[in-house]
Amino acid sequence: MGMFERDQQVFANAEPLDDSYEPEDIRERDEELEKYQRALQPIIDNRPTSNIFLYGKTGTGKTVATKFMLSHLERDAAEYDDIDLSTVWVSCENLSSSYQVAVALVNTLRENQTKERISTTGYSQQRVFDLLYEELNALGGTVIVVLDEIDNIGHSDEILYGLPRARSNGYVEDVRPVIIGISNDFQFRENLSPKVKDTLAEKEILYPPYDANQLRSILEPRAEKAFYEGVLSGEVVPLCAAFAAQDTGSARQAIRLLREAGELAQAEDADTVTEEHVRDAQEELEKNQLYEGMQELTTQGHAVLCALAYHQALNEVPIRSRDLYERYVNICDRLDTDNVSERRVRDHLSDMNMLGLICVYERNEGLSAGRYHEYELDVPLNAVLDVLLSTNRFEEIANIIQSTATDNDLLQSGISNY
DNA sequence: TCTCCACCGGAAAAGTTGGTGT
DNA sequence: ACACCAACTTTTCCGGTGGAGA
Repeated sequence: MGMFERDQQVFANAEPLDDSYEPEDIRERDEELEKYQRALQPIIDNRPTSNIFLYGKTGTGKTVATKFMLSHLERDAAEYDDIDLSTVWVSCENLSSSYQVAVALVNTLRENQTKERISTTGYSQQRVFDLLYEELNALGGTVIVVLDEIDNIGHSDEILYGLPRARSNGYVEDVRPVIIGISNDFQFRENLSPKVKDTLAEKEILYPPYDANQLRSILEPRAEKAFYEGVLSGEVVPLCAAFAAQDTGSARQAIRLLREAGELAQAEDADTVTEEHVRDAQEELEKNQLYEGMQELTTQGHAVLCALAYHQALNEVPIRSRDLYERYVNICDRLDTDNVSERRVRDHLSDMNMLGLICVYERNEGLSAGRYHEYELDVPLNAVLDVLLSTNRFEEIANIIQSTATDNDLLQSGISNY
């Protein structure tokens, strides 16, 4: 018998379960699409067009809807000789300022030209904006600028001021920029500077989270395409929809869950995907998320986590921050690493709390001991040690911690959903 | 009800890194 | 070689907080 044998196949075509899959029709968003279409209509009519902002959490269909609308718009605009339409799409996922967005726009616009790409630092902001206006001028006509995940720029919103006013300020001629902003953060507009807030003419479209029924309706056609007939037991799709609806209301999450369930079933050579597979998939995905979160911490983050793990192994948890800091400094000394300030360690702890790796308790003992926080692992000590053991720098100390916690219960400890 | 502990966490300053242009 | 630029990280500084004990 060979080491690799073909598994029982449950997937007919896994593509519809891929993040990048673009469905040919968009479900459960009729109202939003209608609004969207009305907002874009002026482009076809050669009328002034407002900027458009879409608000909604991840996985609520904002990006998919935009891709869908723009491809229709482009196709239809081509029918009219007097419409000169182009689009630029920039994901601001890793861009934290207007400056970087401007750089990314310039580079995207230059993609198909021989001109060189520009670097992400070094120029003054005005310089980059000038380069951007230059590229826009070269394009001419209506230019739709899609800024996906625009909330990443935070308070640095100059681009939202400069771009819409490029023409009235005389930086560009014969170019009408239309901004489509996509934001995961409902508060984003509130946090804009007053100057931008009251001059940015815009249409807003809200994308609320999906409920379980909507998710089911989104999953069904994809599931039908992705799996062989009869492979999915009846409760699988509803359960994926229910889990995702309870948690985030994100279609992406529901789809990932469905795919993971399918992969688990396939791996164990099952001929049907069952409710149990979905539950296992849910657990698996959560576990992966925590594991990745731990691995992506910086060295300093690992040192702090290591200090907490040490106390967990000694069963001295929850532990207040100043004692934890002492242990952390100790570990840094031993590793011959520089240590950071107490304030900075508080930041690392708060990051880890966000990731769900640790839990924080507020204590207040009044005038005898004041207010402080206490910390404890929220994942099993074993899992933390796994990560630390695979990191060269922490291997040795992780071994020491492991031998400290001889008691098996301690290794499992950490209030766990892991 | 008032006080006061101890540190939380926001904000600003300072230091680093990796770039441009002259 | 030098001044300048922006992003990030870390340090410095310090006002604010909420409940036990007076």
